[in-house]
Amino acid sequence: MKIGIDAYIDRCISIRKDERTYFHSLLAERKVKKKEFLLKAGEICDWEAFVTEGCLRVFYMDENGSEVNLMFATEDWWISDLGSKIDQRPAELYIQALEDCSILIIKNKNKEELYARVPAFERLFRQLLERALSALQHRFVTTLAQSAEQRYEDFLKRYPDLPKRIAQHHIAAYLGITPEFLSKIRRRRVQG
Amino acid sequence: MKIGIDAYIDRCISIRKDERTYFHSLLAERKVKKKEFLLKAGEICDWEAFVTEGCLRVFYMDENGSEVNLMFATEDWWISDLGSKIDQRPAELYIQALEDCSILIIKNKNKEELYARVPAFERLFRQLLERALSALQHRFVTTLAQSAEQRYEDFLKRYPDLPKRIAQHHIAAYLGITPEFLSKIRRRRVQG
DNA sequence: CGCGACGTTGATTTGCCTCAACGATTGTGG
DNA sequence: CCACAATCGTTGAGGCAAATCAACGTCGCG
Repeated sequence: MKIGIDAYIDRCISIRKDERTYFHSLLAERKVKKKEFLLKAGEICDWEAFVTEGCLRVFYMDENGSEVNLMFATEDWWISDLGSKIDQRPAELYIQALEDCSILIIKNKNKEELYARVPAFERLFRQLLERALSALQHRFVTTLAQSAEQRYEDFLKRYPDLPKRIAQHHIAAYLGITPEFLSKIRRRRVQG
Repeated sequence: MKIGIDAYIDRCISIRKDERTYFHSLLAERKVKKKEFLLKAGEICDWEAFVTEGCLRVFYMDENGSEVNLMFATEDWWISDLGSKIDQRPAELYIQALEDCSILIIKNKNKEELYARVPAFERLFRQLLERALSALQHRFVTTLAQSAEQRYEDFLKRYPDLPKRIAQHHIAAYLGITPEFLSKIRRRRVQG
């Protein structure tokens, strides 16, 4: 049997049939209904998840209750709270479904075992992390250097399909601005 | 021979003596004078460097010439432009010495060979990347959620020794604010 | 010694936020 | 299937955090 995640794996590394079977045995499928939380701040996160269907958001909430969206995860994205996962301390992030989702969950313990038994996966995730870090570095410096309007333009260019799936105010929380201000940016764009 | 980087390695993985010797053979020592650039935007970055002495900054410069400091790297930090390194495209970051520095450079080709011959290093860097990504995620969301004054407090708490080594205006560029505004924050702090 | 880089201060401006109000859309229970 | 509530996007008035611009004293370095 070949499932959705295999195409993703094959793009990066090559593994034997028995290794793939073993890998599959470590994954647990799970459905997440729209608005349901996969993780809440304060919980311990002992897993990572691969999105096969749907869309989730990873966000931070400050003491006043205002939210910042760290990322949107659609098909083929991995999600977790890394800080919580690494040191087994309370999560500082929330993960919530924006649509009905299908995900594959791998527990820490199984992932460690996977690394030991099939070292190619250590390579896969090392490369994944390099790209994720590089992308976040880019986002960080441009967020500090550019205006909200420029950031919105960049967002549309980089993720042209997301606005169809995601509410406006979530995009605002991704850009680090209020929904009201995003609305005003959008008006300026169409008018001139 | 045991050099500075070994203590760092030993904290994460255990390797044999011959593996350590081999690892050393892949490193090239280099001195970087204060204000000298190790990398400029537009160049191709085909290496990573480990700081054994001194302090450098990694920064982004936008089209208007204003700078954002992505990180300060002191003893035991790794630095590179990951985006450029991964895809061999022009760097978008600058790396510049803030003090006279000693660094150890490992070229991409050698690093790939190292991963193949001593898989423990792939584990080392995978873990390093996980921590770096988690830390930057934290910094990103708190930067968007908090005021400049709160960010400055957090910076002082997390890096109490850095202000002694680094000019004020570089800290401002790290926080994403102007030197003038950091000066005003500091006045408010001491006065009340 | 003299110059340039640095930190500070003040006046003014601006990008974005807050709060409040309003239609439009969505969703939901009866 | 409808009625109503809740959520969402928009608009405007006013406010605040931080930027900009300009001026000045100090320090370190050539």
